[in-house]
Amino acid sequence: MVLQTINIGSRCARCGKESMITDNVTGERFCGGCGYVIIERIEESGPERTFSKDDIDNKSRTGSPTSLAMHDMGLATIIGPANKDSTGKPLTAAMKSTIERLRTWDSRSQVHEPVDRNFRQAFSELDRLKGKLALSNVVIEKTAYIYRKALEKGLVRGRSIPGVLGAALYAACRDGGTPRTLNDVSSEINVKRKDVSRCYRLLLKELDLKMPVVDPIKYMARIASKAELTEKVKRRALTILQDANKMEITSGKDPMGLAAAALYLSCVLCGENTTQKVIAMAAGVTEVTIRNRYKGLKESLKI
DNA sequence: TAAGATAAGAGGGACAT
DNA sequence: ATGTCAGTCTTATCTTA
Repeated sequence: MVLQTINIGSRCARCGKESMITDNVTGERFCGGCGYVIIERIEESGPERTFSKDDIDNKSRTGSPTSLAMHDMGLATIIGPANKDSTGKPLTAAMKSTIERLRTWDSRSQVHEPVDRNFRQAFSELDRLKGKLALSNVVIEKTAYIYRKALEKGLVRGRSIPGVLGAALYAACRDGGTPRTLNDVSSEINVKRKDVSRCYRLLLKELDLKMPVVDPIKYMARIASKAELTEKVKRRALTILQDANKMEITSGKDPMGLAAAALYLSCVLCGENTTQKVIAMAAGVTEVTIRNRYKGLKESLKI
């Protein structure tokens, strides 16, 4: 799934935050702060806006879908976002405004109300998490996107909101290469890791998301700074990980464990006196895991 | 005290039934 | 849909240097 957002930062009509997001697939606009969904595409810009030709032509402002041919995975709103008729011709101005009124009604109809409430709850929690986990806006927006899709598919029903939200957040982190573990997320929202994990897998399956495997190197800096390791050790560990990657002994292993073991091995090679325990604590894995990976690395790399 | 070894148990993926 | 199996990680405990 393509998570492409543009025109971030315009003001939400409901909560006032500058966090409107455009979904390039469906062309919908919604608020990353409170979840408010807007289907209009011109009026939303605020009362001070004038309708010059530039504004209408400027695709980056109106959030025109980049690919109308892209299938929507059954998630499109009842009234589609493209201002074109069935033959692909643009609608007349009169028709356009009519359709847009209908879309507005569509988004306000009763069907959306519980969804709406769910959103507010989820997004206020998300706002709290943002600060706690030091997350970027991009990650938050992706989370909002994923969560909204999950909600539309009815995946939240029967599951806890924080659980699914946490899963969406974790997915967003994975997707954006932000090194946050399932443990980080689950401990912050007070949901068992197991549950978040289950929701996460569900999201991957149901929303057809493709997540890259986290590069252990991403975790290295974090562990190294927590355990106060030297620059030299870090560099050495980096080459170890790269070599390990080439030998294909990294698949299926916990990236965090691998990164921790590489750092430990590097410490030993560099003659630094760092215990397994310190690194294990910093990495959030057990000493045993480090030992196992450490052994594997040593054998495979003939050190 | 740090590191290594061993064992039991949980959770999930692959695969067959 | 359900059960089994191999592999991974965690926790706990004991031994070794």
